[in-house]
Amino acid sequence: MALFLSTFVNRIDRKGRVSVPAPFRTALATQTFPGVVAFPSFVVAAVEASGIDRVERLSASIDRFDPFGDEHDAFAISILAESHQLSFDSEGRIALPDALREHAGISDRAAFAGRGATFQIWEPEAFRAYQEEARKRARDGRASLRLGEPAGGAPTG
Amino acid sequence: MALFLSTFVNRIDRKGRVSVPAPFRTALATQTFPGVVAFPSFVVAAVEASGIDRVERLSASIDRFDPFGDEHDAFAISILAESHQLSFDSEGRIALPDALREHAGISDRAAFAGRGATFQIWEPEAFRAYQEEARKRARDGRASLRLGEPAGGAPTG
DNA sequence: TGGTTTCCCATTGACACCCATTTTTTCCCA
DNA sequence: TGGGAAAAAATGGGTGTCAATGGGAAACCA
Repeated sequence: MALFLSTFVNRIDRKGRVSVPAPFRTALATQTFPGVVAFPSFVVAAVEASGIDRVERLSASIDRFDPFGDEHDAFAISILAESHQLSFDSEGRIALPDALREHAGISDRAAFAGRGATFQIWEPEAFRAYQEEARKRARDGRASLRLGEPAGGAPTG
Repeated sequence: MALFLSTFVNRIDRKGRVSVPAPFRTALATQTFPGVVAFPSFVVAAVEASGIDRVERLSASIDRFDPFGDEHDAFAISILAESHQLSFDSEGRIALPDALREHAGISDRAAFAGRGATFQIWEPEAFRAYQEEARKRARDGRASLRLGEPAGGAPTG
């Protein structure tokens, strides 16, 4: 499976277009839809993105389970209705809709942050702050994990 | 599989016509009936819509399951009897019948909200409120949803 | 025959496509 | 190992096309 790794910051032009990093485009090359699917994260001020295959699996699992119940209604509305299909132009750019830009506070630069099977799009400064915070939490979490395991070896990560 | 994704708000003219969003028309292009099938949701103040193929499958599955039982009756009345076949005009518009507009409280603008295999038609403000509520529920219950494939994991949103 | 629906055409604005330029990376060789 | 050519990626902008919208006229129905 193709992975989204590393972080790239690209410029947004006055038409709202931004280049998807070339390594990410390569990772998306096998998808049935030439572009990305993006929706506002409902946890952080960022845009969640992936190829369309992942969204198809999500849709299928909602549909299969309970097509008319409300068990998965929240997800259907929050993900499918808020997803945007952003197709590549001939240069590998996408146009970020206003709704997504506003949610992430993005103006003229966008940070593409790899998360393995998916990636996120951030306002660069906000991402820096978030990353620093995550690093702190990871450090604290590791310390407490060590304390909780006096006899065993410490995690190698 | 063609998916209904994203939300589009279109204007209803004084003849009662409204454009079906072009991406939705594309998703419907393979259907045997050039238009949409719509019925009032029995859960929310919105119109449920899809291509006719899905209604045919629904009808077949009801028929197979319990052709003369009460449950069959409830579904048949709620869905099949209240369904409208709305065909496209040459510009890709449909006319929303009064019964459907009243059920959804729609006057001069309609929000088409993608739900994967189906979509809904809402009064835009009502949809906004509903969406906000769904977002909260999704945020709280995000761990309960899994993709169809074990390797996929939960959405990271 | 009044009211409604269907077909056709015009207008507007957004966006997809195309091409040019700049910047970055890669690679080769002195 | 530094410089520079070549390739790739990113960026900027013009323009043709298509989607959305509105309205007139013909066709249809009650």
